[in-house]
Amino acid sequence: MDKSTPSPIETYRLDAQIGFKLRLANQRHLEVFSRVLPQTTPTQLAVLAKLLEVGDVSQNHLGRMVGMDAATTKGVVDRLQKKRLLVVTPSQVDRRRLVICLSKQGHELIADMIPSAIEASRQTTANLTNRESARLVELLDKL
Amino acid sequence: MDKSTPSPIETYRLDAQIGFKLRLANQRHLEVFSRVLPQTTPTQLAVLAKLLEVGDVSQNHLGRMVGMDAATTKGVVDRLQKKRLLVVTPSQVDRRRLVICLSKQGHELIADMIPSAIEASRQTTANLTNRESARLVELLDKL
DNA sequence: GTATTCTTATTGGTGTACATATGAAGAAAA
DNA sequence: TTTTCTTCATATGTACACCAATAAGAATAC
Repeated sequence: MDKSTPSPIETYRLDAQIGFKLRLANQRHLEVFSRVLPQTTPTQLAVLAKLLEVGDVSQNHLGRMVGMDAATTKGVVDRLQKKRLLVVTPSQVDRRRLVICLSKQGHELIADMIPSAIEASRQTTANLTNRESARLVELLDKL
Repeated sequence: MDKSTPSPIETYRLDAQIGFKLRLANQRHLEVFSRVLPQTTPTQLAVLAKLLEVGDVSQNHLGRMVGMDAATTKGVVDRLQKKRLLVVTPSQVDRRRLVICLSKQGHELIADMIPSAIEASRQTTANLTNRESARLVELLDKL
C-alpha cells in the first residue's frame, strides 16, 4: 500500500539538492583560490578586477557590477582602502557619491594577480574537460 | 604586432570566471530559498534535514556530513538549540562529544519544511529543463 | 519652486564560513 | 604505564552577505 507515493519526508536527500551542491562547489572554489592567491579573497579580487576593467566608478555602481549589496561593498572597499589598493574620493558631480579608483599599487597588484586568478579558475575545473566546463558555465548562466 | 598573444590583463573578464558565476548562482538560490522558506536558512535546514536522515550524531560528525567546519557547526547548532529545535547532550560513551538530536518540534518542523525545500530546489532551476538541471548537478558533482 | 520620490552611502544586527589557538579526553605507540 | 598523537568542542578574529533603518543629496512631479 502507498507504493505509488512515498512521502517526501523519507525521500528527501540533502546531498542531492542543487542548493547544497552549489554550496559545496563554491567551497571547493574557495579552497583552490586561497591556495593559489592566499593574499586576497575572491570578493576583493572581483572588486579590483572590475575596477581595472571599467575604470573609476561610484561605490554603489561598483557593488552592483560585482553582485554585492551596498553594505557588503562598503566593507570590501574599506578593507581594500586600508591596504592602500584603492583611492576613495567624494564625487564633484554628485555629492552623495564616492568615486572609487585603483591606486598605483592596486593597479600593479591586480595586474600581477590576474594570471593566478586564471590559474585558480583552471584548477577549480581541473576534473572537467574543456567541453564540460564550458557547459557548466553555460548552465550556471541560465540559472 | 603581438596579435598572437594578447595580455591576460586586458583579456580577463571577471564575469566569465567560474568562481564568480558560482557565487552568483549561490546568491540566486539563496534569494529563492529565503522567499520560499523565510523562517530559516539553507544551512540550518541542511542540519535539520541531515539529522532527520541519519538520526542522532555528534556535533563534529554532523558538521562533516553537511560540509561545515567545527566552528561554523557550533554556531548553527547553537542557534537551532536556542530555537528549541535541537537537543544537545554530552555523550556517555565519549566525554568529548556532544550528541545532537532533533527535538519533537524540530522533527515536526523539518518534516513540514521539506516540501518547501523541494519547491525551492525546483524554483532555483526553473529556467532549466529537467535534462539540463540533471546535467548541472552532474557537473557540479564532478568538480 | 516646493513637495515627493529615488538614489547613495552608512550603520547596526544576524548569519554563515574559515583559520588558528586552547583544553580536555580518548587512542596509539613507546 | 607514560608519552605522543589525534579528535572533539570551544573561543577569538576576520571576512563576506544580507536586511532594515537612516540621512542627505538629486531628480521629478506638481
